[in-house]
Amino acid sequence: MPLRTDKEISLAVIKTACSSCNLRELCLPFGLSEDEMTRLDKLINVRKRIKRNEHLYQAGQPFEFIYAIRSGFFKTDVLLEDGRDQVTGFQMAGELLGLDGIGTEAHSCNAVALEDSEVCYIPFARLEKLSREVQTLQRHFHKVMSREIVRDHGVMMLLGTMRAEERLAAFLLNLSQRFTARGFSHAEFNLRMTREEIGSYLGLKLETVSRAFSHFQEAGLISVQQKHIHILNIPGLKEIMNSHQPPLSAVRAGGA
Amino acid sequence: MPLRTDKEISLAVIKTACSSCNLRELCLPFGLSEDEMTRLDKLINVRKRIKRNEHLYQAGQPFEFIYAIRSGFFKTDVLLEDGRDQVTGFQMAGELLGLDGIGTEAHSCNAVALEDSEVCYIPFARLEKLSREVQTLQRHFHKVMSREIVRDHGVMMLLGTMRAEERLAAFLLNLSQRFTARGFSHAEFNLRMTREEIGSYLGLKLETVSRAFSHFQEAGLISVQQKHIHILNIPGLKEIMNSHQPPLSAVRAGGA
DNA sequence: TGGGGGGCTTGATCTAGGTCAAACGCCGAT
DNA sequence: ATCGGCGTTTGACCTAGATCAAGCCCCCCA
Repeated sequence: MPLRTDKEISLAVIKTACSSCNLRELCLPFGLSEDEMTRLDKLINVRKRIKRNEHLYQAGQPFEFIYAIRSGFFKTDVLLEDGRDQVTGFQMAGELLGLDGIGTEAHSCNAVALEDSEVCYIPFARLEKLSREVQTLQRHFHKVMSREIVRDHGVMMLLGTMRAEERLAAFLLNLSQRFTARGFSHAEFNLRMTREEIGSYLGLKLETVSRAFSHFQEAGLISVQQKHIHILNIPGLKEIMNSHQPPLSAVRAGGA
Repeated sequence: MPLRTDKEISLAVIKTACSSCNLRELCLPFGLSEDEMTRLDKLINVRKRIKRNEHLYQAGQPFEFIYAIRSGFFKTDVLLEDGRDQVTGFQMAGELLGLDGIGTEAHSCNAVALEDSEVCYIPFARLEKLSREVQTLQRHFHKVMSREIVRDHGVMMLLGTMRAEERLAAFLLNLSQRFTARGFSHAEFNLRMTREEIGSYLGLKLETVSRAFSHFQEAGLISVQQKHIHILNIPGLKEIMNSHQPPLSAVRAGGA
């Protein structure tokens, strides 16, 4: 190793190391020993900054890496030829991107940064190799994939059975919970996405999202100032989320 | 090869063996060598018949196996406390069930047989062990999980952006394609599920499903006789599926 | 062989959310 | 500091699909 001039580089390496990353308990290294983590570190040679609105990958591109978000915020979406598109998820620090590409060896959706972000590139072939050698890593990786499936089932439930305000309440609670897990305020945060992107994710139009926000605010459940959200009443939101509103007629009939 | 007296036993073994299963090209053994397949066979000691309406597993049960469908037809669904439920998928021969359980080590949905079925029990811990030793198996298993994620994104797209008839067309085309892959007629088949189950999967009420079937029949795209479906015009269904109907006003305006 | 019941179809009506339109406000670029 | 434009809010109206209701069909079982 050369001298001096590499100070920068070794700092960069340390900075990249999983073992010193404050997301290690959320991210891929979860549950690994020091030694195992070092081996994982060795796979990850590339870390990049992705600017707001830049693509991390696009549908159709050959799959080679999965990506761990070190900082920032992404959305993934699927585009149909006819112009329809569906946001399939929002991802934040410590979460993995790119799992959709394994099956066909090409990405099946687009990943776009919603704010300036930083991403670790994990060469998938090498990750597979290491996870053949490190059982805890293998197990954890399988869990991550499985949880992604379960998460998607949750979204299907949301899209298939919930009303507009239930969906938005579920969305806010989910964000809040994920921010909390990262040590941020559970009650106050800035949305990184537009009303239209929220709507696409929730199967609603942006106007409906906006109206639901306004309604929550009138009800004192949250306060909204453009992208700034302050959650005032979590139990109230939970109630809305679970309020399987039966047809109104049932309420009318039951009212006697 | 043993002789005579083993004939019975080896027949039984052969019957269970992945290597002689006509689904091996669809199922987990895909791409394995003879030798590797034999090692996979050894994991799978249990094969059970599941009667129509019986549960293969239920949400909350501890996760231990993943299941390969040898024959038959299943649905998976998620139930909310408030009574809402969402069918998250229909599974047929050669497909795997139970991947939802890996993440939390407990199943997160229910799997119910929609007809008398036969299922191979694959102990997950042993599958992980083997896939640490057999790269092709590891790779294939990851692909299966990834494809499940991509499939779920497709359903999210369907639920989030498609109209009722587009959804049903997509559903029929998907079934047709999967039956074809299994050597059955792509044009004619019996639905194993009720209109209500289809509706739950597609985020529609059973009446809407029924009306859409009737409409497709009037349009000469299919013929329906209760559960018996005959697809008469696949391109026509594809057109409906992709017909991103813009608001009618746009059509009116464009008409000049 | 006839009765019962679940599943399906069809019609009439209602409504949540989509669509269209207008105006506002915030923010970044000049 | 001002301008322009995107993102958002809000209102008025419309429609796809839900809801409610009735009757039918088919299959299973006695």
